This record gives sequence, structure tokens and C-alpha cells, in this order.
Amino acid sequence: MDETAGFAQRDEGPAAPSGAAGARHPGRRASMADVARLAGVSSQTVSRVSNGFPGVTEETRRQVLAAMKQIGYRPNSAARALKRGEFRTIGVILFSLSSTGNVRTLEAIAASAAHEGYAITLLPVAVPTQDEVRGAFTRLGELAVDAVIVIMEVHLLDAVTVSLPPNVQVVVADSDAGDRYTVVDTDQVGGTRAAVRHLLDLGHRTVWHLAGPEESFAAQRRAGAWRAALEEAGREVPEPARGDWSAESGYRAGLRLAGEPGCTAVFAANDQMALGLLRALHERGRSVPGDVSVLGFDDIPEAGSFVPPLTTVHQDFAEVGRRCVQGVLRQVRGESPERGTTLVPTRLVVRRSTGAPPAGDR
Amino acid sequence: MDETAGFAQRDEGPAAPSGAAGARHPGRRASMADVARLAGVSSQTVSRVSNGFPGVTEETRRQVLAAMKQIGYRPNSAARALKRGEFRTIGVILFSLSSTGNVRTLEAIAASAAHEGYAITLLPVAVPTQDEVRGAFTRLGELAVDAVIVIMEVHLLDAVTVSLPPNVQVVVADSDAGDRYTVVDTDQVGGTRAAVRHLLDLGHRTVWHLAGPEESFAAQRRAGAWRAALEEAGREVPEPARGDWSAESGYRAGLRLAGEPGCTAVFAANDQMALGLLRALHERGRSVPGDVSVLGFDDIPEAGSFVPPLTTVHQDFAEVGRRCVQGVLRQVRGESPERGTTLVPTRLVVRRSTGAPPAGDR
DNA sequence: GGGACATTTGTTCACGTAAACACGACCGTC
DNA sequence: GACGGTCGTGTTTACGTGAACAAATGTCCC
Repeated sequence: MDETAGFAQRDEGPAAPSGAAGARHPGRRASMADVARLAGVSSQTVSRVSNGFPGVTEETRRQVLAAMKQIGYRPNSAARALKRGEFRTIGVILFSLSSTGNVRTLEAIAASAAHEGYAITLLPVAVPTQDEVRGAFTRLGELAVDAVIVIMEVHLLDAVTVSLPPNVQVVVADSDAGDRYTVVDTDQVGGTRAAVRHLLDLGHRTVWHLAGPEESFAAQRRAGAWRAALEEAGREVPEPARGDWSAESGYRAGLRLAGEPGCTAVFAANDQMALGLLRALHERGRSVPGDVSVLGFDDIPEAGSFVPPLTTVHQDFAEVGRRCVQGVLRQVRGESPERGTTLVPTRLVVRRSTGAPPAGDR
Repeated sequence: MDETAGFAQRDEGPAAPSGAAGARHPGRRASMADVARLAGVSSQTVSRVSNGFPGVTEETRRQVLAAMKQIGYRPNSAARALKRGEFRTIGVILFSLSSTGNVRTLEAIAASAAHEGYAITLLPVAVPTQDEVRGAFTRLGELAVDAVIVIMEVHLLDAVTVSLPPNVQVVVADSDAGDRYTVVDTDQVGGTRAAVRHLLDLGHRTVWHLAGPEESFAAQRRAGAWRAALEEAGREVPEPARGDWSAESGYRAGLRLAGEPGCTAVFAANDQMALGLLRALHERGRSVPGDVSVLGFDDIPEAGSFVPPLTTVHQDFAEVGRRCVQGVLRQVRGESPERGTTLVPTRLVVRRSTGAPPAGDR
């Protein structure tokens, strides 16, 4: 608490970079040379102190540190990056931040990266068109990053014929293509399987599915796993309904499903659609879970506050983010060029939207 | 479409940086000098082409471009930043990405920044303690950014006595303190006023309030405006309930409010809490809007799919983000050191959770 | 006391880019 | 045909840092 206002925004530090001498840019940041001059040492010594290198007397170190503090020295990261050939920055390229999963993953990535001393540069792609993606990668090419984490469906990525600069590593979250990149993903198949089994165990004859958009790989995998789980159990596989991940689309699909006779359990591909589904069922006078059981995917924070609280498959996005950073940094450090998919386990969270089917349908 | 695989990840471009000569780092990226050598010109000419400067023959330009393409040249942003003294990067410092508002704002910031040719560096602060914030600002100090956008309650910021490097501009979103920083915020007072008036116009005697956490400035302002609007209309001001923005806290508060006699209209400080409130009312057998009207704040995408669809105050986070970038870039360009608060208007979205009070309470 | 060696500090230079300046070729004008 | 002015291009240099090397100062042992 030795400085006054929050952001000092000082026009010129207490001791400005040595008068008019080197002050070309008026508000120029202090450089190592300035510190060196003030402390009466060479700039190399300042560098050593700045990097915590040995071979500096305690006495000298103290003087240098004092000088640094006095003129408010901060290492120039551009010069540092230029010299070292690394930026200590990871680029994250993703589609709009509207999906909870992406955001949570990003959050974890940022936290992990910060912990490792890396910064995050964000590259959102507004519209998932090839042109947009291509543009983002082009920008990325000249961006100051050592590595890239892509949170995206790979099929879009494949369409993009962009070459990254050599030595820029890539990890892809939430996708297939583990054979070509290092991929981190949640165990969607396992989660789906647990979801379906939970409903069948409750006594439902079969489980309907409210799928995500066709072009989404995650949606495909959930739908595929749902089908497989039903077939494995020897149950009938109803025609899946389809939404676009939004609650609104879940509502529309729900209005249809509400009219389906024999539909006593629905597995929605995400929680938002499950929310819309709940609303549709409510409006159609079908009680949940009395008449119909509803099960979601994601476990968004609000899921426990739906009416009724939603049983859903919890995804550990934080862990995905952490592993992405680990993977990409391992590559940066040249430790292992491992490709392949890492699966983060999911967990079924049972709340109150699922129960036994109505007596007649048992 | 002239390149092969998605990420070429070429170990060494088609024409590596001129043999073993300058190849200290094996996978070194091609530099201007390499391009110059290949094209048979000086590196300065390459620079001119690279920056689209005039004074280069069409003929020469073509040759240089061809050479660039051949060896896969990308400008080195570190060197560029060092030379130019600017990074073309904006740092965004915010608390956890769990609030919809923050995320939407961030999204818009990223989009606007990209549009202006700026990159975004993300600095999430996990826990809103002073130490954490201080740490983030320290990191920020040596980060490669020209400007900073802070999405945070200023009171936390004030506690932090960190000085940013000179010339680093600051814009604060969602806060007060317009006298010290450039602040962009949504018109929370106007939105609240519209919300309260809407409920009073429907015939409610008064409006209860489910407030956000005490330490939140946004919560304070909404609560204050709610109180003012009621007093202005000469209505009784009930004791506000308090949550922590989460749906769960809204549920707990809702259980209490459901028992309050005379509580026919509740204005929740955000949509998540409104969601929990809806659930509590539903569980207590109070119909919405038949017995109680509920009104939220934010207009999150799911709000229209609540049961019933939520009437709420829409915040234009995208506009907030855009103005943040505008403001900060204006400062960077030295156009105006304007302080003061910019207000982005809100809009009342009437759905089905509000209606006239029950006959007895009219 | 002299030589081998460790410890601390200083000097030089290169990283890749781009501003400033220098140079030569070509143009039209008188 | 000599002169000033463009125009296109090359040369030099600086940005701030840190590796490599050099130098200065001890320190110890024989």
C-alpha cells in the first residue's frame, strides 16, 4: 500500500528515463539501460537480476531492485520474445462463446495457462464458415503465440487449408481426429451410455432422443452412443428429434414429443434443449417425471434449478481445459509429439426429472 | 486451396531459411532477410511490401510476394512490436467467466478488437480477492498489451494499489467511478425503473426485490433504483431478499418470498435468480403470473424458455463490448482522454411471467 | 609471492523489423 | 545538356533483451 491511486497512470515515473536524453517517445517505458544507469551497473547485471540468475552479490541485487522500483521498470515482453524466440502465449481459437462448454473450457485453459506462466490470446470466430475460420488462422499465423488450442468441430477445420507456422503446436478440444492432432474430449459415449442405462433401469421400455444439430460432431456422437446403448439392450430405437442446442429448439421439439404416445423418457443432447423440452411438456400438461422422464447433458449451473431439477450428465470442462494446456505445453517443450485422444470422464447427476414410467407403460 | 493438409505443420518450409547458414534454431521461421535474399532485393523492400507501403514497382512487389509465399514467410510480431512500440493487443481482465454478462461482453470485445486489427489477451482472476487482483495486474504489467479493459467491480480495483505502465489505457466496464476512468455500462437504473413501472402499471400495490450480493455494485444500483422508483410512486418499500446471483440462491430466497402475504410481484436482480425463484414458487404451489409476477434482469438466451417465459430487462452486452473497444482505442490513439460514463440503453422484454395481481390484492 | 581458479561485473553483438537517410536512374524543363 | 525533382531501391541504425565472451577482482594453495 505504498502508492496512491488505483491505477497510478503516472505520466512519467518518479524518475523518468534519464531526462530528455533517450526520451523520444514521451511516455516511453523504462528500459534495462535506464535501470542500469540509475543503479550504476551494466544492463547485463540488470538482466541477471530481472531473471533471477545467480552470480550477483546480494548488495548489487538490492540496489538494482531498488532502482527498478524507483523508475517502475517492467521488462519489455516484445524484446524478450524476440530474443528468446518464444512468446509464452497460447492462442485459443473457438466459435462464439455462447456455448457453456466452450466458456468453461476456456476458463480452465486460462487458469492453467496462467499457472504455467503463459498468457492466453483469444481468437473467436464469429460465424463458422470456412472463410471465417481461414481468416482466423491467417491472423493466427502472424500472431505472437507458441501454441494453439482449437475448440471446434474438426470437420470445419479440415476444410480450412491453412498452414500454421512451423513449431506452432496444436491441441484440439472436443472433436475426433485424434489420429492427426492431440485431442482432449469428455467421454461423451460413456456419459450417454450411463444416461440411457439409468432410464432403462428405472423401467422405461425405451428412451427417446432429442439430438443436437446434424453437423455437430458432439451431437453425432451422443446420438450414436444413444442408439448403440438401446440396441445393445435390445430395445426399440425411436426416430430422434433434432434441435440446434438452443432452448427454443428444444421447446419446439418438445411440443412434438409431448404428443408421441409411448414416449416416457427423453434424453436431450444438452441442458438448454432439455429446458425447452421441460417447458413444452409443462405446457402440454405432461408431468415430469410422472409422465415423462427428462435427462440432459452438460450439467450447466442452472440445471439444478429447473422445474423440476434436471437429471443430467456432468461434463468436467475444467479438466478438459487443464489437459489441453498440459498437452500443448508438453508439445512446446518437445517432450512428446503424442497424438491420440484423451478422454475426460463424465458423471451422471441424478436429480428429480427422472423416475419410473407411469404404471400403464411399465 | 493450394496447400495440402489442414495444418501443414511443415517441419521446414519448401525452401528452408537458406541452408545451414542462419539455421541456428532448426525450425526457425523465415525472416525478412530470407525473403529478401530469395527475391534478390533488400530487406527494406520486403518490409515495404509486407506493410503495403507505396514506392514499390508492381514487378518487384510480385517477386517479393512470390518469395514470401515460397518460404512461408510470416512477420515476426515480437520484432514488429519492439520496433513500433505497440503490440496491437488489448488485455481484458475479468472475474470468472461464469456470468453471462461478462462472457457476452468479452465476446463483443473480441469481435470488435479483431475488426480493428487488435488481438485480445485474457486475464481471468479466479477468486476476487485483493491478492488475486493484484497478481493479475502485476502480470499485466509485463504483458504485451497497449490497453486494458477491466470488467469488474471497481471497489475491488481500488483496493489494489498497482500501477500500470504509463501509456497503458484503461476502460472499465460495468462499474461506477466514471470520474476516474472511462466507464461503459448498461443503463441499469433505467432498466430497473422500467421494470418497476411495468409491474406497477399492471396493478400491483408494490414490488418486492430479490437483490444480488451486497458487495456487487451492479446489485447495489439495481436495488437503489428499485427503491427510488417505488418511493417516487409513493409505494411501500418491502425489505429486499438477497441472493448471490445463482439460481440456487434465488430458490432459497424464493421459498421465503412464497410465504410472504401480499407479495404479488418480485423483481429479481438477474435471470438466474429469477429462475430459482420460479422453481420455488412452483414448488410452493403459487402460480406465475397468476399469484405472483416475476421479472428478471439480463435476458439470458434461456429466459424465453423458462416456465413460464420470463419477462426481463434486456442488456445489450454486445454494445457494451463494442464501446469498450472504441473507448480504449480512442485513448490509445490519443484522441481524447475522456473520462466519464457511457450508458448503453436497456430494453424491457415482456414475456409471460408478469401479469395483473390476483383479484383480492388489487 | 606467483599462478590457478572462482566469482562478480562489464562489453559486444544478434534477434527481426522498420524509420531515416542515401543513392542512383529517369523524367521534364529551360 | 545541365538542373531540380520524382521514384524505386539499398544502407545504416535503433528498438530492449540476453547469450557469449572478456575483464576485473578477489582467494587459495604451493
